[in-house]
Amino acid sequence: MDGPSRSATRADTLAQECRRRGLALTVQRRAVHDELATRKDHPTADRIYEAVRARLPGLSRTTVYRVLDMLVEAGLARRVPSADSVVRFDPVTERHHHLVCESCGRLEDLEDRVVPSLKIPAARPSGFKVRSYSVSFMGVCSGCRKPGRRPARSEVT
Amino acid sequence: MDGPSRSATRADTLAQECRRRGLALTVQRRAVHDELATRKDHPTADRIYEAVRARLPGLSRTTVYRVLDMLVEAGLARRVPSADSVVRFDPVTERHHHLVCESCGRLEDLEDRVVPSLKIPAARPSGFKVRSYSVSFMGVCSGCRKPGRRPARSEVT
DNA sequence: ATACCTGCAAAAACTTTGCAATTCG
DNA sequence: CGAATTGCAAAGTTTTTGCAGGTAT
Repeated sequence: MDGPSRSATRADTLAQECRRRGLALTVQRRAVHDELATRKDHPTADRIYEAVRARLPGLSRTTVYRVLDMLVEAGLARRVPSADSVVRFDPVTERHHHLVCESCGRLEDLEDRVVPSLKIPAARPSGFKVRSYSVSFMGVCSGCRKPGRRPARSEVT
Repeated sequence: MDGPSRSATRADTLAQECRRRGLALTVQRRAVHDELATRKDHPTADRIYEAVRARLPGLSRTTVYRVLDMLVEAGLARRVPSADSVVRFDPVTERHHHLVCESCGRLEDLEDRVVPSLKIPAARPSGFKVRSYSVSFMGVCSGCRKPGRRPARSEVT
């Protein structure tokens, strides 16, 4: 139930986008994109670096940063707004929302259909033109609700 | 039109909170809180440092970081989620929303009443307990819409 | 008085840049 | 082959830490 034509989708997306933009389809780009696409934890560049390096020993941190920028530019990833001083990436570019733990910073996804859809405000007085939106729900995750537990930020997935 | 009892409000808030928590009401805390409270541009720690240092020459960057943490802890400020690798602070702790320029990163406030209120989702299957929310509207600010202009991030207020 | 705060210096964490060597199309 | 891309080393930012001296209550 996951035939070749279906499982090839992710790789194809990258390949298509590269071809369309005249970009080289390198091993590094494939590996970083693949790692990001299969994760649901909104990893930082460094987490991705650690993970990919296991399979691709020569990989450099610099390349990971550059590939992530390129993926964002190509519309294959997004930077997730977070209250931390690290940039997190999200492979999901369709509209969706987030649950943000105020205690440890953990980020969970929330599908769009759980939230009643908002009308996009018309152009604002300031001249700002809205294109899309995303809702952040703040609260406390299950780990942090356990009394006495207060996971360090570094401990978070 | 801003009598003494009214203009004292802000300072009092800090004073009260300090007393209540057994914290010292220092010059530095007053200055940082005051600077943040009067700004509407969601400044970074460094911007605040620059601004406050003008009035308080001996001030150190370290102190600004520490005071900002303390203000957040005391409920007198919030960290604004942003897609950058810098933390921005917001003196407004009531519910409100943001307009985020995808081109230059500029942040504008949007009053809560402009957005239809969302029901806070009940506890999620994951165990996450939601307490509040905030909507980020993504788009393009007036400065970035001017053709040919693409303000650098560093150029942003 | 004394517990808390600040400033300094140094380090840590995160990200970007310039350039030579390598790889992709 | 030629242009684009990578890796390395080094520098740039942003934030944190330890400690000695100073300050608020």
